[in-house]
Amino acid sequence: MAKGSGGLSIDSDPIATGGFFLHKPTVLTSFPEENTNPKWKHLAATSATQSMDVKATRSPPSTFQFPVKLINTNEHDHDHDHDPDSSLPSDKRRRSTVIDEMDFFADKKHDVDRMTIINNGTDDLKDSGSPAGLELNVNTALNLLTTNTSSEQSTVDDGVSSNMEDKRAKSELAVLRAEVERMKEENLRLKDMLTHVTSNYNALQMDLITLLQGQNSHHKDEQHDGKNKDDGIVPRQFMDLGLVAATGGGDTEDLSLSTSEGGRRRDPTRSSGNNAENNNEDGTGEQDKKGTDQREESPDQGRGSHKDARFNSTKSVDQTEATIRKARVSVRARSEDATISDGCQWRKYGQKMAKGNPCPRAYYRCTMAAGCPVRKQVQRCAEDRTILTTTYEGNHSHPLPPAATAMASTTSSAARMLLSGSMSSTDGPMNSDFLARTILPCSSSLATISASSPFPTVTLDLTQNPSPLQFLKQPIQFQVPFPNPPQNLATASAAALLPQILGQALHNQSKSSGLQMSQDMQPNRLGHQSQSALQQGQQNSLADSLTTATAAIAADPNFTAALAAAITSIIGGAHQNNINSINNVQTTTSNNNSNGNITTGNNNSYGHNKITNSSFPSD
DNA sequence: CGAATTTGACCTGCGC
DNA sequence: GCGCAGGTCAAATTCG
Repeated sequence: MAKGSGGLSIDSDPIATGGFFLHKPTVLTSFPEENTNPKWKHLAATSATQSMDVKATRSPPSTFQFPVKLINTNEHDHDHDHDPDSSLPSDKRRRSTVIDEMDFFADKKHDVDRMTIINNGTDDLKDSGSPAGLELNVNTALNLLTTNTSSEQSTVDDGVSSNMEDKRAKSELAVLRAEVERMKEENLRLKDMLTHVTSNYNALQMDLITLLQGQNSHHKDEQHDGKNKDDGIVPRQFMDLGLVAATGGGDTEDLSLSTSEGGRRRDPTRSSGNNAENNNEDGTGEQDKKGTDQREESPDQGRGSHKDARFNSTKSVDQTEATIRKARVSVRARSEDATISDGCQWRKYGQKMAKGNPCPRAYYRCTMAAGCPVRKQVQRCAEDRTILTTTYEGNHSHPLPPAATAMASTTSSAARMLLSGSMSSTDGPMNSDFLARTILPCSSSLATISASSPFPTVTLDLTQNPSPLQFLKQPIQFQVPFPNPPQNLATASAAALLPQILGQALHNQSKSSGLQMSQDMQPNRLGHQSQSALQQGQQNSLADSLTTATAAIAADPNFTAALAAAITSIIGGAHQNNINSINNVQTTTSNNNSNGNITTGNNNSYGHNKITNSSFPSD
């Protein structure tokens, strides 16, 4: 086993007990083999292998589904004689129909279905007295009575139809046509809703960025302010690894440093050293050469601006900034492996025994780019050593693979909420319950805010199986017309919304609960929110549903890592143009397993976006 | 031999 | 000032 592969280097270490939970079950069998990184190739193979083990114990749904029942072709599963895929196992046939169902925005889908159900349509019509029956049989009726193909006519028109039957059929047809029209309208409405949700989220995100930038620039001199105005908005995004990467280095990196490293009150010299390290594009080598001298000089250099800011700023702003700097996002997940999968490459630089926990704490540094300030701490839970707690800190200063942006987006959303909450709660302690509910509204147990820890920390608990997971076990459908392509694949669309909906939910709930970003938010920044408020009701309903599903996904670490990776690759392509150029990403649930692994056909230019991690043990 | 991990030493902030 | 704990460094070690 190569150490370089991030193996279980701590053989006697409780952290490194082998195995895997969160990051390995992912199977991306359709990824192009363009990845030249031997580690990732190896890991892809390992993932495929280990996913088989997971399958035996866990069976997440193979589709991410949305509770809108428009067409239920499953009613006809029993009709094997007319099922073109009748030779397939029943589950595969079901998935085949599921794909048709998910594409309920397609205009001509009936043409496919009608051929498979034409012969049993009459019986269904007879039994379809209830509205539910209408829904269930909508295709049948349409197929039976509205089609003009010779083949269908020959099948239906057997020469024994009575006038009574014709009249009844016509009546049914009228009803069903009305129902179809209604559903078309509903589809359009859902499209609009989703468009609003997405655009509103983006707008709110920009609002927050603008706000943060404004607050940040409040501590900077006029020259920097002018620069930022000229250059446009420079996002200051907490743990939003991908987004930060999207904005490039430069100012963003400085901001990230000021938030995560430079301002750490307890470790000014280290952070200053990191500043020097990160400000030098040379990476760690330069800083290593300077050694102690660098540390001695750095306090003035690294802390100067913040020191001045403290003296020149109001108390509230100071507290806010301090909170921003120290915010962390922890992810608790069951893993027998040393680390969880976040898509990044990490190098272990230290290990320490922490008080109160017999398990050592491991320190990792992102090595995907020289000078990347992002670090993480990994420690097993003392009570349950199958639980791994990973704490992220800092912003990546480089583009990330889709697998990494997944975790980044998730933690980003949590961090944003923490940020938002802390900014508005400077007069009092944070309401941890509220924030927990906000981050994962369907289950407050999934997210907690630690007010006692030295740093404000959002903990996303993926170790519990909340009730919403039951939600995914139901054979319901999901398709969302994502405003940005690709949007045709249900799972991809749903998955792509995971971080966004999470973020949207954060904002929605924060607003509805009176948790405002800042009292001095400028009116023009609220423009999007005012507009969005008009659609709040609709959006909330949809957002709630999606957020529930999001939480359910997040509750299953196996599924989360796999799905979120594919997901965020789409988001990255849609919203983070300068991160990855992702085209024609196709993410579908695997038809060959039921363990939640995803099969992804990916033609994008980011050929190595297999879910992997250099910290994976090579076994 | 290069890359990554290991691990003891070191630094810093905080509480007493 | 001292001790503790958290965090980091860097030489030594390991491994393919």
